[in-house]
Amino acid sequence: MSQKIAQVIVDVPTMQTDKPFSYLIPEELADLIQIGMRVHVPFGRGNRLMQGFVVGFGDAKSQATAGQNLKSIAEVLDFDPVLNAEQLMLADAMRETVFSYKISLLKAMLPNLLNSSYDKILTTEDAVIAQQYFGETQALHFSSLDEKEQALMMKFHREGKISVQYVAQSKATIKTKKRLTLADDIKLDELSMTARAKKRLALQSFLQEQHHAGENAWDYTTLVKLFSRDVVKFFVSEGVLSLSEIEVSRAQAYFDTIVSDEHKVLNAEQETAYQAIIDSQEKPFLLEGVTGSGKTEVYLQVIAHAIEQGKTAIMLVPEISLTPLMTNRFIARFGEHVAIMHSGLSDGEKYDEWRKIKSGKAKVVVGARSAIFAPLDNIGAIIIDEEHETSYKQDSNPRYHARDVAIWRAKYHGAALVLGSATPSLETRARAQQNVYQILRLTQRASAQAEIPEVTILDMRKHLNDKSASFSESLLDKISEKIAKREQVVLMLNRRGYSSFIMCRDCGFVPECPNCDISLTLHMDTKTLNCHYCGYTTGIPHTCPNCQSKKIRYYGSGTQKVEEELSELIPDARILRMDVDTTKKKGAHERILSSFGAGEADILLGTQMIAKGLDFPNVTLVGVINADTALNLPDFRASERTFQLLTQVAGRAGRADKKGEVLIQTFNPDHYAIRLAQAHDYEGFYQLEMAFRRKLNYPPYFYTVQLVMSHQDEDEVVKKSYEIMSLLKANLSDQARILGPIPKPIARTHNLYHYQLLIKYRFEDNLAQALNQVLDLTQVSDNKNLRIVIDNEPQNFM
DNA sequence: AGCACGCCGACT
DNA sequence: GTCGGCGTGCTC
Repeated sequence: MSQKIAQVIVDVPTMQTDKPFSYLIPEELADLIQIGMRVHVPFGRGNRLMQGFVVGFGDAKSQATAGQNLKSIAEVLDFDPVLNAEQLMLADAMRETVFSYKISLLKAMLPNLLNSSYDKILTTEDAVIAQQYFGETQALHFSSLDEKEQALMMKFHREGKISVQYVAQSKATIKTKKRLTLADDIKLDELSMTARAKKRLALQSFLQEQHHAGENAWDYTTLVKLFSRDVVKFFVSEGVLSLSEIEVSRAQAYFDTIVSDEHKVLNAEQETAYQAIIDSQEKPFLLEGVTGSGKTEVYLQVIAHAIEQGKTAIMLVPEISLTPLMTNRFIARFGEHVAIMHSGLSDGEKYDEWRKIKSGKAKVVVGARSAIFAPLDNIGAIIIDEEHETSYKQDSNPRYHARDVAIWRAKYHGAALVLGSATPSLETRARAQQNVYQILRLTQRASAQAEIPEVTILDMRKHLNDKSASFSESLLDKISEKIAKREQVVLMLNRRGYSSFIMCRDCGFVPECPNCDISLTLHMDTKTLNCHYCGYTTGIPHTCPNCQSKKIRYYGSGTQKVEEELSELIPDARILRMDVDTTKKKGAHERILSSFGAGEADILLGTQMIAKGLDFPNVTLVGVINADTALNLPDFRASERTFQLLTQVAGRAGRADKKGEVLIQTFNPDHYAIRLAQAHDYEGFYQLEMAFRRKLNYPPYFYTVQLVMSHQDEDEVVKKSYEIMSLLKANLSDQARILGPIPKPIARTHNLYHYQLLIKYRFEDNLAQALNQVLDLTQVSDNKNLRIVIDNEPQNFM
């Protein structure tokens, strides 16, 4: 008789184990086991228990397993599959483009709590050891021991003095609360108590009163607090009340305070966009709308339409935009059909939101990147707001881009996909040009009075201020003027590119790489300027190559320093600082914003995070302290990022009836990214930047793949990097360009040296195969300590 | 990853 | 001679 076997992907992320393993299904589990469930299986020589996912079935007669001694599944962890057929197919599809192990992809789709934790339980027959190390207890948990004890126990184990039992435990728990229901109201009235039992009598009359008012169930903890545990227990033991546990969701508090909200009337442009989106799901839409043009209202109505059709929807927003202000709009419109996936939630809360989605209770999922995996059925709409944000690409394994997953899922479900932005990524905008996406435009601000703010560029070379390195006189005067009028100011400090480049203070010249048109990065350790793309290296000049001035400065400045400077220059200004340091604590972000909104400060000083979606009617001045820093990063997207950021922050000024002003301080007043942001000219920027990308063979004209090699020994990693480059060259066509190998901007971390290669290509049939060969290299014993990361379409080069 | 097997140096 | 160091290879 042939027994059924299961194909299991085990929780060991390595190349050699990246395939299904076959396990016998014990008789008693045969009926309940399904594809997509989690199991515990014995793995390896030690038969240690390991979590795995069932991805298929087969039978023991098949060729692959014939004559093998198969092990059996130890335990099934789920009553229902945690992964559905769509997710398993999606994982297969993602493996083609995301160079990651299948187990990592599957785990990325589930809340953390569904990953088992592993431990070993030690027991002993040896009386001496028992007395000395075990004390009162029968068994020890290996993980609770310190390193020395662990080593000692392993020694005892080798000597056969203690036995080891492997355990794997699912961490998922369902939060419950105790509830009391009235079991017998006649008994309640007849309950006999002496007059001395005051508390019992009090509870009796309380219950009678409530019962007459129509109440039949009470929260256990509340009653215990009101009376006492013993009194409540007495009623339970008498059979008057019965105790039960009901499930509660950990993340429901936010529904209490929200006032519900109705559709707003769409203007003509919004209406056209909305109709186009609900009419056809043939291709994705790019919704290009200026700040304040009412993209969100279009999203809300598209989602409402999907729900009316009995479908569901996913709304992705960047992590930093996922504020209560933002999510409340969705809750106000869709009530408790909304699930919020937020990094601020605890693992338990995330698990509860996931279960709410899985059970079908949630129809709309609002969340950051990973919410794209939400296990919704029958999706009618997927929306990605601020589509250009790089945070949609995960920068650790598995390195997937939420936009790509969205495209796949929208196709699978026949759902409408909307990519929205005021400043679309060049990749997306170019696809719209190619008619892969359909472009929809919103050109007017939704509220008629809100005018587009006037943007002034301050040339810092002419506005050098003796009193301050960060502020020009013009900006300081403007700030004082606004404060005097009791209006508010937002100041943005661009912290990207901290201290990593040099610039001439007289002419604004920044040295660039002769091969790559990218600014050189300052390396203080080697006293050189390096190009992070092609590896070009030169010394630090003592005089400016452009104007021969000696005023060469190293650049970089922190918010804290700027805040100190500002409070010295304008002593009576009340300043709120918002950056990574002041927003570390949970809720700090909201606290700062609501305090500023309440007028408790005159100036909000912050980093990039203040550029996103704030809407304060009293803000009439936005100042950008250093527009340049991001421009000088060794990244071909530097101009694009700068343009996007400036456009976004400029949108923060003058959101209501007061006209807004924007002041941008820069040493590169003629740079096109700054000029075109000033003119609010996205299309102009797109055309110009595309020309550069074409000339230099960068995306969207070329695709990119980055390889990062890491090793403890620098000579070794250089040697291996060149070997890998030759391997790639041999396998790819002449059209592919390979840049590098060069050291990463941060060349050594965790005691490892990192080198990178960048492949630019248009059509390479052999690319995947060549990259797999590179991965195979890590399996050769000679390369034991070499780590290789393959990043398809990298977004960041730091 | 993590465990067993196995082949070499420093101790009884 | 043997204990235990960690390099090598495998896990249904």
